[in-house]
Amino acid sequence: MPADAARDAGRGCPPGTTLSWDINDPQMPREPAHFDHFREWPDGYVRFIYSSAEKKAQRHLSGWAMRNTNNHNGHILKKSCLGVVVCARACALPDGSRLQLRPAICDKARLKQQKKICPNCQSALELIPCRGHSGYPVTNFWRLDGSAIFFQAKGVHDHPRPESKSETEARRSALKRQMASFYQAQKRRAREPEVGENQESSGQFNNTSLLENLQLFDVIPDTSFSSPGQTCPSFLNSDIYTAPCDLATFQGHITSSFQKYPNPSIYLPRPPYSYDLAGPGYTSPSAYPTLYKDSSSIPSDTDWVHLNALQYNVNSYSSYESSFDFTSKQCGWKPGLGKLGLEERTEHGQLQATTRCPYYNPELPCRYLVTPSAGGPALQTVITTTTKVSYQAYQGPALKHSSDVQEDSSLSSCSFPSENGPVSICPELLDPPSAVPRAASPMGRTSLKIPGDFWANRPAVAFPQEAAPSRMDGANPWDMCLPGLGSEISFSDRVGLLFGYDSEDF
DNA sequence: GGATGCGGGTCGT
DNA sequence: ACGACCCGCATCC
Ligand SMILES: [Zn+2]
Ligand SMILES: [Zn+2]
Repeated sequence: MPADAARDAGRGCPPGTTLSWDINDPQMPREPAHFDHFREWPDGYVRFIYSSAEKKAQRHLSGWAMRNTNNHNGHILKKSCLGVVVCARACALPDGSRLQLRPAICDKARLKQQKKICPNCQSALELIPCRGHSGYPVTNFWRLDGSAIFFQAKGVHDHPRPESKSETEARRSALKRQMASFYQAQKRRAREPEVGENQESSGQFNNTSLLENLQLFDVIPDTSFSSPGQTCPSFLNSDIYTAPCDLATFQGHITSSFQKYPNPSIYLPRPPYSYDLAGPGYTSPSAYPTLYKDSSSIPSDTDWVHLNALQYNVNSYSSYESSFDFTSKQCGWKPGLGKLGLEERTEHGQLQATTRCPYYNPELPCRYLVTPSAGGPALQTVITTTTKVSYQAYQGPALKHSSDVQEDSSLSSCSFPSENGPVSICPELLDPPSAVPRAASPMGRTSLKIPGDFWANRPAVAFPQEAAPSRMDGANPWDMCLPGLGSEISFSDRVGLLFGYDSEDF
């Protein structure tokens, strides 16, 4: 096939190092000239060869939520993308980012997950399926062969990146710790009710408040949740959207807690969703808080290792690898610029967004469009615009962009190509999918998207997390975020209730 | 509990 | 035959 040669040549890659093989070949390349560095967010029709010593490769890890899928081939592991879970109302988190949860891999767990509510606005959560491969989920293939692990991806994710696995795990464990300490606190309190009864408003309140938040974020079930004789029926019942004052104040706390965290998500004060269609309800990037400049908070670390999770978005940066990620350019993102760069990005955000939108999955916007009605997750405008844009047409700008952020580089270093690197951005982009009649697409959402992170580079999900698992008494990370909470001590009562009803199946 | 792998089996093309 | 996908089983953390 001249295809391979052409592709390899076209991308200026040594033949055999990239596309000279296919995961299905009966015989894989001998001893690969070199091994690729592990890519956490492979996107597009790319192939990599990892060392069989690479642990992440051994575990078939990916930033994307990939689930195992049966291909009836014991030698090749196939996985398909589950997409991303977002807030149905696409609300903007305090830091301007959008909620982008990692879909649970387990079917059952995923169903439960979808019943939960947005920790930020209490509206429903929505699972955005991946349809980046001919209308079907992007698929990844893994094959171990001698000293190498061959990886091949098919499809271009047409959705934002979910929270990375490490982020999810970190949050999970943090939550667990807090829950544990909370219970302990409860016990302790139960045992010595008189003690400190008067200081209720200080230390104890904070504890419960914090817990409440946790509940909301991770435990509060969906609308189906019904609790008999609760202290706060209105909140627990179906009307989570019209929840009265309680909820309101509640939300206030949450919000403040969000803002409390140092924001490493410096990178993107831009609206991940509703990018294309700035309709009513659209949140202008310029309106975003500008606390993103603390360049010092930029994690130099890369990935999978920071489970400390003192902050949520730490990863959003590291996750932002990506090769010829058009997105990165569009934001005026320039590695090594430090604060200036950030500022710049922030400023250009909107403008550029407008400019390039058309180049991105034109249909997506519909899904992410912020619902005008602030009342609820109600109607989601579904505009079926099919503005097809050829990849070629957009190449210019892409190629110009020299700087790129990589998952494992610091802001100042941009020594090597990131993620898919120059490798993935080539012509073959239009491989299979393009050949498939869009009309035949199983879903109506087929589209051509440039590989990269149009969606990705954004502040990741922001969940309140504890700063230190131990201090439930007195100074918790939320102390500073709970101004004037004194009057809401009543919440402590509900907390207990909430706990008992940890959703659960039916 | 949930992430992962595996593989039998169904269904549409 | 191929690919997507459902489902249960088993392991591991
Ligand atoms: Zn929301
Ligand atoms: Zn995907």
